[in-house]
Amino acid sequence: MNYDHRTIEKKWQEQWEKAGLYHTKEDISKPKCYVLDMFPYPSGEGLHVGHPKGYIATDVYSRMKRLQGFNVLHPMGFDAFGLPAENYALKMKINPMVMTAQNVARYKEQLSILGFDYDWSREVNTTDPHFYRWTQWIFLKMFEKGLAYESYEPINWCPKCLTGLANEDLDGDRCERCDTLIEKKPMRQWVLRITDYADRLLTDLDKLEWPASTKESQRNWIGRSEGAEIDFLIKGGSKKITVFTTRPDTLFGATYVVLAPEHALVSELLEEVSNKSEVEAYCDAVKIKTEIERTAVGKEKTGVQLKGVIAINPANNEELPVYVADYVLAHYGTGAVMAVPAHDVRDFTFAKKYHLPVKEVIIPERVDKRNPPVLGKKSVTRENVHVIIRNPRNGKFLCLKSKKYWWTTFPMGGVEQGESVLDAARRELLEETGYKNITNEQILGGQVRAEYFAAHKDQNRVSYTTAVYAELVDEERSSITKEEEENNDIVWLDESEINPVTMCHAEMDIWLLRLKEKDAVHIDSGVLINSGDFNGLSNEEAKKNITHFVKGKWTTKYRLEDWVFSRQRYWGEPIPLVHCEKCGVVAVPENELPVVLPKVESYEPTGTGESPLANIADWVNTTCPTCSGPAKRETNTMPQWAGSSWYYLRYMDPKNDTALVEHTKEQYWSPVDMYVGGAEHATRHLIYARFYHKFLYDLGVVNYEEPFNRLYNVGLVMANDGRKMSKRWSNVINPDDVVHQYGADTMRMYEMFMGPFTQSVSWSTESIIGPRRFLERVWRLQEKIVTAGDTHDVESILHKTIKKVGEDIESFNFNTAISALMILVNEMEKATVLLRSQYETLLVLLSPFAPHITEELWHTLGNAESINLSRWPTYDPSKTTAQEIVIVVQVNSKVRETITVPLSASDEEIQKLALEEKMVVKWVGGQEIKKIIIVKGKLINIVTG
RNA sequence: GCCGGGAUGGCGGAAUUGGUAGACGCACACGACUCAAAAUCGUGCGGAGUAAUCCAUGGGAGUUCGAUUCUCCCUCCCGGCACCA
Repeated sequence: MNYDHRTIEKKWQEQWEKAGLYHTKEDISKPKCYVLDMFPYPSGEGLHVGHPKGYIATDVYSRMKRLQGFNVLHPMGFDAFGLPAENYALKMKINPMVMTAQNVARYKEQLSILGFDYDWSREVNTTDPHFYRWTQWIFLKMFEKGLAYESYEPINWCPKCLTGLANEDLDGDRCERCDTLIEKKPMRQWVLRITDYADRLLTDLDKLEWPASTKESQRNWIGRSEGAEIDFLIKGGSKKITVFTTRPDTLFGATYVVLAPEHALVSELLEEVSNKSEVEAYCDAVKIKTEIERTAVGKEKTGVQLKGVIAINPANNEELPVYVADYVLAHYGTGAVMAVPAHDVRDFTFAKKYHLPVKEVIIPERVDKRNPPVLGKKSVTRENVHVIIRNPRNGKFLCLKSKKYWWTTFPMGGVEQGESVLDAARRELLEETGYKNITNEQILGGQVRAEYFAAHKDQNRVSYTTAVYAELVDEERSSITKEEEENNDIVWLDESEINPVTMCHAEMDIWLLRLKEKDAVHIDSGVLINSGDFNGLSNEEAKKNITHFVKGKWTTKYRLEDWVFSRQRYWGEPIPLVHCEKCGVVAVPENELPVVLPKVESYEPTGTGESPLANIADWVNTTCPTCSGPAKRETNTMPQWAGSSWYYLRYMDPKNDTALVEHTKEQYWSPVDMYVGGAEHATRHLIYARFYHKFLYDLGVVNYEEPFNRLYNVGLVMANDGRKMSKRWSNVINPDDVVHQYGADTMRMYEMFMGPFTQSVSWSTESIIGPRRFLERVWRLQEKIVTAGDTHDVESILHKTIKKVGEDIESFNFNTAISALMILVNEMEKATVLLRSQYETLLVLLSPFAPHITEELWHTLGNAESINLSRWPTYDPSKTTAQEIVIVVQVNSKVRETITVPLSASDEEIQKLALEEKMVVKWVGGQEIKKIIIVKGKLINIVTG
């Protein structure tokens, strides 16, 4: 009989369904394994072959786990509230309730033909009132705890979708759904205080077995930084500007203060400034810019001084001008910064443009590694100058090569009392080299502190050195002293020779950097100067000390902002609150949940800041739960991400009418052991869900702090042409067609074999034939079974394969697991004897990937029970290594021969055998053997002289 | 700019406490079976060379008996963040 996938697959899918094979019950006698897919958002377009890839992986994983004796929970459901469905419904003029039901039915049909082991009795749907009752319940709990609050701050508004959006819903400065430019619009909205959890969301990432890239995305999104809040008093009044800075160590270098245009103080100070209309005009102009227009890197900086307003630097009482500039963001830190142009690139650019002073307070520090300070020697502090002279005609640099010592230096020396750095440079140049005429003199940044041992003076030096760069005009020289001549040779070195190896200056790397970029701003660590009592301190120490000195507050700030949670749209969970004139905002009592989304004729968004629900009088008008007076329902709805933030808990107890999830069930199943889905959810769904979970943990609803223990991101399946599969490019491959032509088992195997699971790969209509051929060979192999014989051929490879397939599925390396199965089948075909038990082992190993064909063959062999109820084979470690091993023989690290030796062969025996080999004799060629390296079980390398 | 990940035959990809580079599959070529084709089976398949052998894992250095694997520098690709003070 031939392999006919169509009858086989249909038959077994029906039988499994009938037998209730995948019904999961709590069973404390078994270890549990909760395997979860990110549930789909059913669109009108149906599935393409890329969508099931992750589902196949979890199916393979869960089937193996079940065979290994785990009580497996592998559920499926649908996420259907929100903008995508609603926009599509509007376009097609179908009510989203009707449309969602159709789409879900279509998805289930497409999923069912792939033979997944989902327990459909636990299906959830976020738009089902029985489900969203609990989505609303969680919101009420947050409201109760003060984590949900009403705000009127300007938010992201999409003028096409006519709704406010969260920061996470943007793609740059555009609506992620419709690509429309986002506006900032002040409006009433509900916001969740996710920032209260920022720190835990960040630190608990360490516990998770997640891809590095996903964790990194979350870290970036949360964006934690530590720093100080410092008050700058405004001269002649009681007002103050509180700035946030991560660099309080640079406080003495602050030369002006900047407020964001939206900062409350700007309007407060308006009456005191002499250029009121200029300031107002600037702030108005900023308002109409988008966030991206304002914040693009490299954008020309603009700003206006608040004339007449003076801030006092609390460190040294210096009087500083105050500016309004849109390079400072209102929503980060305190919306105000102290500007330190010497140590911040942005402040530097601004200072240059508006001619503000630059004051250096941190200088780099170097210890000469080749010439380190010697313990116990006298230490002398000096101010130095290094003179870097370039000859523009040949690009060479003037250097001194010591006749007595090993070193090469630039002309250099001390700066004398009252002498300027430039004068010192000219003097040293003349004294040491005699060169007279230089031009374009330039000081290369600020000083550098260095410590070294000056052998010629037998003392340790701490030097503060400035580099002066200049170009040589001509060769005119005066004579130099005999002493100087005896000390050094004058040499001209090529640019490539001016490096930290040739030159002995410890500051060399810094000079090179500054030669390349003469305007470089020193933003790195170093030692304090010009900072009063703090001079000489390392900047890391100074951070805390200076903060303390000016009575600043050490704090932590986050890039993450609170979650804008309301949408002015129809298709979402109604927010379960009412507005009462007397009592204000009142929660709907828990026993009145759910607040059901009413069926309506028209659900077009209004654009007024109210949702379409506002127009449904008999729904909106209600009574106040507290005073029974007239009240109106909250008409904003929840965002798409509300239901998906906790749905995984509901699978544990999907029908519970009295609790979100029963305690014992939650304790048994939590956390999700394996979670699989798209990488695009790194900063939205996965942050929201972790936030919800932590909140529920604090509430005592769940017993574990993190929802998802292991996570894998499924790589995309691209079309043949390398583009994304889309109707737009008409390159979509439909899974139904593939299943019809090749069978579900072939499609499952192909998707797992295509390449590494997490990597994106192009679908190949050619390559899919490989897995199909493989299954046909497995099919034909049944004819080879004999009842007895020498099993020696297959036994070792079989045990190796058991080990490999188990380990590879566990680590999601499905492609190599399948490769191992293919190798096993190749060997079974070649072997003289194949026993039924061996063949059965192959079937069990293969069954997670190809459940239908293996079930059929399993029954053909006479087994009465499903292969799903059999046991995953165990391997005998002693059988995973062959009795004879191949040893590679190398001569001077080149492979010259291989020898086969018994596993038990000693090093001496291997060495003896190897040295007798013809090729070895040839390549050694009578040379002396210097050493012989033997790697156990792998190779021998004979090294000659 | 900062951070994370990556680059291996015609193609998808194997190979990690450093030890035969190219497993497995696709495509391709030749052969068997066939009147013929398909399917199937067998053989070959990184490059150069009749061969011995040499060269080859994005490029360049280094460590080592030995480097796809470790270190340094560079190029390109993908992802996150980005005027976040």
